Amino acid sequence: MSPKSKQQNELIKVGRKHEISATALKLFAENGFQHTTISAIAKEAGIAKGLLYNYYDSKEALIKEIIISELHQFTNLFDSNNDGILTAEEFEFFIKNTIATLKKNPEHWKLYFAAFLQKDVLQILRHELEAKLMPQYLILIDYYRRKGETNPEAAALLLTATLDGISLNYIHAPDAYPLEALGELILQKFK
Amino acid sequence: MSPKSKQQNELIKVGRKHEISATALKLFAENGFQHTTISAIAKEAGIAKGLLYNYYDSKEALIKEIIISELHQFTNLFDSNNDGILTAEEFEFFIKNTIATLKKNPEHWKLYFAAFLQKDVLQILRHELEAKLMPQYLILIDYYRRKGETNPEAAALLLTATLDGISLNYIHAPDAYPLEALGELILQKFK
Amino acid sequence: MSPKSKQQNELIKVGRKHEISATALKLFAENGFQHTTISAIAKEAGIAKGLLYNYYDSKEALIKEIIISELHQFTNLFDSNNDGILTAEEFEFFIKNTIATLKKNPEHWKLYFAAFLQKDVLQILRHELEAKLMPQYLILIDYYRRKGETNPEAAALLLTATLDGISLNYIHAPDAYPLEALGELILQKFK
Amino acid sequence: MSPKSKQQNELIKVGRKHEISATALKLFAENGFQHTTISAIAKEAGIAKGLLYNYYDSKEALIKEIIISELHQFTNLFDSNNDGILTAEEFEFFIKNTIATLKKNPEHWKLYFAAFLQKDVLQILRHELEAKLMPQYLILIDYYRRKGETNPEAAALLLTATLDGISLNYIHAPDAYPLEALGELILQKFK
DNA sequence: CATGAATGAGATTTCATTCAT
DNA sequence: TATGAATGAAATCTCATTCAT
Repeated sequence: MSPKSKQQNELIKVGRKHEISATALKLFAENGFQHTTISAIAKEAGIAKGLLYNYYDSKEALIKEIIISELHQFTNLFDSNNDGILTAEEFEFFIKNTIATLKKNPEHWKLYFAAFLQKDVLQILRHELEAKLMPQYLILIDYYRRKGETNPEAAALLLTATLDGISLNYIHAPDAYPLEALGELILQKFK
Repeated sequence: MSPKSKQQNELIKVGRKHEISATALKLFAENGFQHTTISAIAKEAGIAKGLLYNYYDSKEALIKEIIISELHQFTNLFDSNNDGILTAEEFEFFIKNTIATLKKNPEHWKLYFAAFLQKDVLQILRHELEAKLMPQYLILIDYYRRKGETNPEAAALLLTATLDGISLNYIHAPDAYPLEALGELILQKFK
Repeated sequence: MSPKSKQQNELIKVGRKHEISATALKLFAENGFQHTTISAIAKEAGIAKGLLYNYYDSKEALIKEIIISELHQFTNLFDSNNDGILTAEEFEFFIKNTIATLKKNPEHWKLYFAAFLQKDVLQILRHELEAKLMPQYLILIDYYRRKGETNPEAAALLLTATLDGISLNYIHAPDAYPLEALGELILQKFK
Repeated sequence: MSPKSKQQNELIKVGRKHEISATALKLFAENGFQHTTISAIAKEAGIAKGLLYNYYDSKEALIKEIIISELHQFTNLFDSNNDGILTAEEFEFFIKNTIATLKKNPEHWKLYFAAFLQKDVLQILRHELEAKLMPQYLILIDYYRRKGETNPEAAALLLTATLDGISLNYIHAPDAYPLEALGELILQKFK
């Protein structure tokens, strides 16, 4: 008799939205952005096409929201509450942790990288990303300075680039890639 | 008024084909795969749409040929005297040349990386890619083995990953990125 | 906590219905039929979409009811004492009242004219319209016959057409249009 | 062997465009804007839907271009090359000519009126329309001034409105409407 | 009576590809 | 070889209407 309560509706909406984005994410990872249609997403999510537009204004908006939300999660990985001084021990932990994270969900990382190459998406998040990553970067520079590196900035950038490159290569052929061995080697060369 | 000779026609054909791929590359880099239409490529190249199909069987084929050709240019940098043995000198030359190539046309590389993340594109290129890169990979492994590395395979992969990572980072902010300094550092750590 | 009486419910219903039609009228006038959605009407009226369908069977029905009701208001202006005989005094009153009505809400009339040009809307209203307007048309003819006009039918049609034309012109530029002066002139020429 | 010449293509294009707009015009008149779909226009014109978009950017653009082009034709009816003095004889000719024009193509006039009620379309042509109609209006005012009317501006506006109103009424029921009789009456009352 | 999430038919639009010339 | 009008399949998007609650 009576309509659904506001809380009920809110629950439904949040659930649906998450359902849609999860489905879309899955299909993007499976088939790529280009070949993932709204129809396919709706079908896979078990809803009518039209409903999707109750939650996202357009396909473009859907893709962007998903990527942005993924990148948000990504940037949160780098939130640290340490004292600003990186010890050799912490360095080792950082590297191993990065590798473990990578191993846990390669598909997500593929999306991150795809996102990095989407000009407009990146634009939106650039400031946020920089704000998140800058402290880490500064700590790394300090680490290398204390170690007596001639060009600590370059050293920090090199480590970052190496980790990016490993990630990129790993997500392409997760099964065959010797992540751990590379982790060891990084510690040898970069610690 | 005499008909063009076969050689002349061949020349025109090769030139035309290059013109098309260069135009396509430019537009892909500017607007992304998705938003670059065959019409736009033909218009920008100053030819009719139909003619494009005399040179490339499909849009897919066009994209793939461009990427392969990019890759070709890159792989040719390696092991300049082709004797299968990489000397320290050649190694240095390879690194420096890679960096110079990167600097010369970041847009090309952006395309390359974007393609790398397009599942289907990669799938078809994988064999070709492997065939191209494998010899060089083997040469690198051999290089590190001769240098006495414990895990020469990992060392080769790490170098590759680092170069990829640098490329990826560089194409995002070409102006501020200290490519040369990183090149020096690579030589220090990886030669 | 006692349930609402039948009369109360009836009052709410009538009020609600009027609220909806007023809102719809406003939005139709602002954005045109085509670009006014049921959702927008419901939102603007502060009710749920579903409730609107308790009052009107369809969007078409809503539009038609609005137009008919507009027309109703208009036709009631005519032949104020309903005796079937139009006096010169009543004629003057009719003209002045028409002009006053026009001035009061140009948007209503814009809708009315727009509707007039929508084939299907008109089709359905034609009978109803004729039934409403015919008596008044006959009264006008009678008026002109008594005045000794050679072609009283044409005279009646001409007056009708003139009033329509004035309305049409007025709603386009209400501010600059000398409605009153035209009213005077009509009385001079048509009374 | 050789492609179509530029002139040939130009001919095809102009012909097609005219074909499309004529078909659209016909269907608009038959079914109204609202109920005329791009599919229906394409089908009736015997072409693929897609082709329509080679000639018009969108349905909206198609509709507007047609209306604007119709209105252009309409404004051209009012191009006069007379001496600025309207004689009683010329007045009579003007009225009769207007009525004859109306009779020749009621469907077009219906579109004109529909156009007048499309806010944005009118906006585009307002200046042009005013420029075309103003001279006529001034000549009419002068005509009534010379005749000793107290308010010649109002008299001119009233005539204009009356003609508009007649047109509006006529296009609704062309068969039964006594156009000629009304023409005579106008001459009686307005000359 | 009241809600608004959900439907689904149908509209518009895009664009790689073909083909008559 | 070269053209670009034309195709048509498939995509995105809209919105009046329904219905479980």
